[in-house]
Amino acid sequence: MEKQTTIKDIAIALNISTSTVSRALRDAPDVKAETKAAVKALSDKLDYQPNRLALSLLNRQTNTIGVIIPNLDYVLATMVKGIDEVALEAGYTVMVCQSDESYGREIVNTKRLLDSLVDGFIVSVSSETKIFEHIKKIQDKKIPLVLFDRIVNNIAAPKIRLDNIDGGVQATEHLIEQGFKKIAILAGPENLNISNKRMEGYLQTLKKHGLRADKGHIIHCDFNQQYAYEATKELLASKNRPDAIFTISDRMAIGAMLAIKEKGLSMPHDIGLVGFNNEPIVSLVTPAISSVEMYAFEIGKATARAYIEMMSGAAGMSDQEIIIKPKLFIRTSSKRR
Amino acid sequence: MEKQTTIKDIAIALNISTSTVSRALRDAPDVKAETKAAVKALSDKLDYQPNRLALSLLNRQTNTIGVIIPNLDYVLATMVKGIDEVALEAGYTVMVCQSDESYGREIVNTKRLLDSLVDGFIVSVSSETKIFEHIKKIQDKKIPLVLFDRIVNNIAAPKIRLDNIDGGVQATEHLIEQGFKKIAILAGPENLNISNKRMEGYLQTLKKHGLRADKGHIIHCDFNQQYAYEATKELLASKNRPDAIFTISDRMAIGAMLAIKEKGLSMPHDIGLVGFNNEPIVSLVTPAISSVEMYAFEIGKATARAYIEMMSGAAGMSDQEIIIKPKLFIRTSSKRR
DNA sequence: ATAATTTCCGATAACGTTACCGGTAACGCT
DNA sequence: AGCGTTACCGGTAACGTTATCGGAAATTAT
Repeated sequence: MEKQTTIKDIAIALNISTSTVSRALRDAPDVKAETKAAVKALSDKLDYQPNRLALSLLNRQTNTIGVIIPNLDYVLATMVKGIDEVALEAGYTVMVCQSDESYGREIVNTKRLLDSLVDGFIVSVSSETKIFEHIKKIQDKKIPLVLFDRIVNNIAAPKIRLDNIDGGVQATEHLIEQGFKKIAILAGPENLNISNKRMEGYLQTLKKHGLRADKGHIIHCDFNQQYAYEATKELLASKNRPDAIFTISDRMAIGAMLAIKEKGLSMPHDIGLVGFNNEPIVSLVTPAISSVEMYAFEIGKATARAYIEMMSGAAGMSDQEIIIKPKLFIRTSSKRR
Repeated sequence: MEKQTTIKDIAIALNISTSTVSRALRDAPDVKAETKAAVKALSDKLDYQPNRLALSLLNRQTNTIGVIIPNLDYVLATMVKGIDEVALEAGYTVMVCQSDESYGREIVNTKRLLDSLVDGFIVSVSSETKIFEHIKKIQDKKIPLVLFDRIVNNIAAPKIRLDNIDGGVQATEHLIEQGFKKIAILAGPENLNISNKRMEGYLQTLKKHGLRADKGHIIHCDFNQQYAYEATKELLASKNRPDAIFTISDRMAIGAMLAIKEKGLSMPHDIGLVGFNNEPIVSLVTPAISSVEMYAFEIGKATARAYIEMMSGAAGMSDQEIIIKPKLFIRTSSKRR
């Protein structure tokens, strides 16, 4: 860490004041062309870079966005990519912190980013988070906040998310249309908003078609493959065995698939399967699994755009909600007709 | 962005100087216990957080690490997770920038992070990068630098990487042992170090067993599924069709698999296949694909540890090279015996 | 009682930058 | 000649913090 060239170095070398150097570099009108030229020449030669820390301290803004996400799985990594792309373009730097689906680490991350490092937040809460004081604290400090994907309902902030209900509807409509009658759902943790909404779409659609969900066909399990595998094994062993399963993530769909195969059942003949996220993997397994595309990259970009708009002081942003429509991709695992 | 509580606010409220407040907060010995208590009580009440910008400006360090990676695919996301975990523990904040495999964006990212935002770099270069001036510039400024995974050979810095040659050896030995004779390789871009090393292991092993690689069996293609798919189609259509394929990434293995299936060939009977990375997906496709595990999480953690060690001024770090041993996981795609 | 030490605290400068105010010199105008 | 105007530049303060120095008051030692 060598000492950086500063404005002062240039000033001394040229025997002028730092004020003048500063003005010259910013092309202020009240500097002689000659002086400007000299300053610019020297600053190029010395490879002068303005010190962003000093600027940030002065302006009270860092041009840095704090992004807090639960993990870096396919969907979130894609969203982050979208955020990154738009933010970089607009001159912001992004700081990504993973909470690792842990409430405690989410708080630590928030604290860390809070102490004057970022001038705004983009947050997707962890599945473990049930208390939102740390998020509210951000707003108490009047720091801009945008929520995306895993949003929190009773917080007034711009929210960018998938139409999760519609995703549930599309998946369930499709399964019913294909002739499945006893459709189970593998949902996530009970407090996870996105999971509940997808389930809401599922329940709505069943009701619409005069079907009723068996209590034992609604399963909450942890958001991963292993739990889904075990839950499916139980489902398949139960008295009232479902003839289709809708999982609210593709990882869970994979888990379900493994359990189904192990049991020697065939898809879609014995049992139908629809996942969520449309990760590349689902079209590569056998049978290929139908899945709901959630346009993660688009959500990421929209999120960053909302953030930028908010920063530029656009009014009426606080309760704006941008909702992306999902789209079901139908594959072998659920296609009977 | 409300005005933060500062040390000055506390000083005025308590009618003491900022110096004393500063000392009290840091538990300096030369402050009356009484005063300390008062300061701490008030600082808690006002939710005082020291301004890291001011501190950084003063100490010339930000406790922030700039991480530059080519993308956020499974392997790199896992590595970043490892870096994150160790760095956070040690009190560092991590700034991740994706170059998106673009030389231009890598330079932009470097510049951005350089202007006093980070006090060190952890870099994995993009596959497009052939000129390393921007990396050397980091070192010219005497800023600590650690390279990982996709390292650059002629730069003196701590390097953490897989033993890529050994990975190539393990894969090739295995294929030969299983009776495959005409083993092709799908490598990455020609200037990509990790690709070349894996290929070197492949070539070494062929030679050791008295086999020769057909010129047409060494294919450089872009680091993704689609190219691998097309390259494999050509391979399979060629006069001297290989009886096994070793790909230097799992994405490429998947591409190869699709082409093989499309051609109606069976694995491992007609053709063997071994991938690299051991991503979860390879055990889920049919047939499950053998793959070389590279312990990405471990590499990430080791990288962060090397960084921390370097920052603490440990001598002789500049040319240290930490090499992680890979391990082949054998699955259906290559197991004939 | 005086000197010496300790205890506690405040003032100042510094990190790098810019906004603001003010000042000098040169020029043009009457 | 005297005035105002313009062009150009420097000084200072400020952002929030801490290190350093020095000094007053209180305590201890002689």
